[in-house]
Amino acid sequence: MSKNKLPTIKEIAKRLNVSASTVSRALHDHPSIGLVTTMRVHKVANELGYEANKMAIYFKERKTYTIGVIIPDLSEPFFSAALTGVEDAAEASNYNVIIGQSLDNFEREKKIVENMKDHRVDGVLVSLTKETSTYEHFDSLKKYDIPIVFFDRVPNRRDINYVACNLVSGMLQAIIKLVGIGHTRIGLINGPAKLAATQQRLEIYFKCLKENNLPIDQDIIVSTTLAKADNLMAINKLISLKEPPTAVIVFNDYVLLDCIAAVKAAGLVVNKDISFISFANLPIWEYMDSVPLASIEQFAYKQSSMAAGFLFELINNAAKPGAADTPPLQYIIDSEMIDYTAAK
Amino acid sequence: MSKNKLPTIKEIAKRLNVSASTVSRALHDHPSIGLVTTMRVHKVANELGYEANKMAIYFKERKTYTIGVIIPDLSEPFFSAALTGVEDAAEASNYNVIIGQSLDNFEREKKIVENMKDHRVDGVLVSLTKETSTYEHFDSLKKYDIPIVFFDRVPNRRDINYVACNLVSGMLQAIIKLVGIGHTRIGLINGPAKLAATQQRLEIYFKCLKENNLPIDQDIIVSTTLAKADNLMAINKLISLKEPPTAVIVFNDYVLLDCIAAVKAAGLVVNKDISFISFANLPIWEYMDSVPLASIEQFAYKQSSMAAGFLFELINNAAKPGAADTPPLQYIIDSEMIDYTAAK
DNA sequence: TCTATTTGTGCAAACGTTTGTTCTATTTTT
DNA sequence: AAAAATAGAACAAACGTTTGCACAAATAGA
Repeated sequence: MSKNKLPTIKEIAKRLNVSASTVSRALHDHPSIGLVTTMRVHKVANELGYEANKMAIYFKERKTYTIGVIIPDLSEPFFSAALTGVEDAAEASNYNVIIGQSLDNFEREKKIVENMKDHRVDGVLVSLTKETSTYEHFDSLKKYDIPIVFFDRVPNRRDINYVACNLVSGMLQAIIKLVGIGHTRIGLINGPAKLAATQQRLEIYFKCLKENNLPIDQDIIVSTTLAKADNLMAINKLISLKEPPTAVIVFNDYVLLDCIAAVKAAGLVVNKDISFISFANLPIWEYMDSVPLASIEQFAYKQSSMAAGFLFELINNAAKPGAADTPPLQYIIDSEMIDYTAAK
Repeated sequence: MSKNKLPTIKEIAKRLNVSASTVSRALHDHPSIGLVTTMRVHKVANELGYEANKMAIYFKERKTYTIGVIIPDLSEPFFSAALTGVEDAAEASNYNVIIGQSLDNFEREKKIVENMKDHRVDGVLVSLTKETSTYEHFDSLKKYDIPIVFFDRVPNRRDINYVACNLVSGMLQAIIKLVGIGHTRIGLINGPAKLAATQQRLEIYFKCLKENNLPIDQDIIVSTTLAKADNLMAINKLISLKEPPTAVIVFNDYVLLDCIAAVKAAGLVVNKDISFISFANLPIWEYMDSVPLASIEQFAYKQSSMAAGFLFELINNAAKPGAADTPPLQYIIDSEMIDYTAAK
């Protein structure tokens, strides 16, 4: 049926006995084409149901109007929200989004980067793998002048474009709140060492304790690889101390879910025997019985849509000749403590 | 820096004083090119870091090696799992995935379809909006011979390719379980009328009750638009009956979350005063205190990856001339009851 | 009436690659 | 030694669109 060839400019040109260039200009209402010709072209184009072959145009323009997004794992609400942020931003700019999940695996990240390069995307947004500590695999994008903007999980370098979240503000609010209700022994369950976020959380934890004149005790600082067994080990280590912390800052809500389970299993009551504050703000806390006192919101949607904005800026500036070596685009969003006790 | 043009076949040809066609064939180790020439071409290609411009090839081949996925909402684990299924299948076939979220909005779905057509994707996977009841907007894909495979939320028509889930098996297991532990008054909270799944669930509910010799009572069959307020209204209507159901089949886990909250607010105890069985199998039940007795798993990943398999089959068959009008590809996966009481 | 301008259109090249056909040497066959 | 076969490489067209330039005809100005 529709196996016959699709209408092209050439086809229209042939039917009207004009040249392809005339048809092209007529379709764009170029002033140098006569009114009658323009109208006849439009008429035939409509009859044939002509639609420009974007692939041909993109190829000629050396653009794909597609950006790539590389994120660890869509099953985490943080990243699915982030992807939605990207998609909304892209839609507003008439861009498409191709997506690659690294599943927190460095080799996969590498492969996805290559693939995106092959597909000549116009730009790439990346939130790194928890394993990623070298960045050479992004160089092949540079070669094709494909701009990169990182978000949330960003490389530990200065010369990159990124949007990240400064956790100081949220953490400070959290500790002030804890201190306000009488906590003085506040533990930390931190994440995998390679992740920049881990280092950052540790620094902020120290900083905020200091600002509140609390002592630092290495015994109540533990870490996890984020694997379930490890999460359980971490929390159990804390609650089995002779003097356990009365409150714990937890790396993220997923770790916290396991912590809460462990605490319950140990016969303790959340928010009575031990309180938690976590990072991420999972949407399901609303439906849970045991919840953290507060969560430190990192604004996935905002981060990713801002990052996408940066990316489009870079893509559009690349077209202009002047802006060769502008300074990198960088923005740090302040986190915010979301209080769950107030809401309840 | 890398502003200079990228190496092309022409560039290599110029340097070696051979023709572009020779270079192209040499790069593919075509037998009709002499050994020395082939080697010299490879050498220069390596030096220049030549990589074929896939866009040019795709354009020539009239293929994009990209498929589109249209789903309602990534923030639902069901659909993010489905997307992962598609991505995995696509990766195995060296395809890319571009994604569009309809947000359960018909107009958005329409717009995304147009966009995918413009980008000349090689095929489209769709899980419909809850508002979608007409399907003309997919016709423009037909025109470009872009195959479509629906999954999970599929149109109510015979002549389409789809993978869906037959809920009978799961529902039957569920009702047998409920009857087994003494329930005889089993209610239903159903979904939006337009959704095929709603109609299906109702039929299956009737069928399974009948098979277990239970009476049908319209009073304990209610429905919701899936909005939170509506969910609450539905469950409250049931529990305020003079003779409330002792067990309720709920449209999906999200509705159930609200139901559980309402039940608790009313002072009732889940799995004692009232029990639930739901559809979807949210990953977080593991961490919740009040859970359904069981969930009817609909295998998002399996559905979507099978659908993707169908799609690739269609894409590849379209290339061959013989297979013009083959029957549609259809598969129905059996659902399965996941028992949470056994696990706990 | 003749040159100068405007108006409308066609030509050709370009984007990068692939591929059917043609061409020229060289080698093989008789 | 002449004819035939083969190897190796070039030519050209194609995919669909855009755009600088050239060209013709019609109109304006002098």
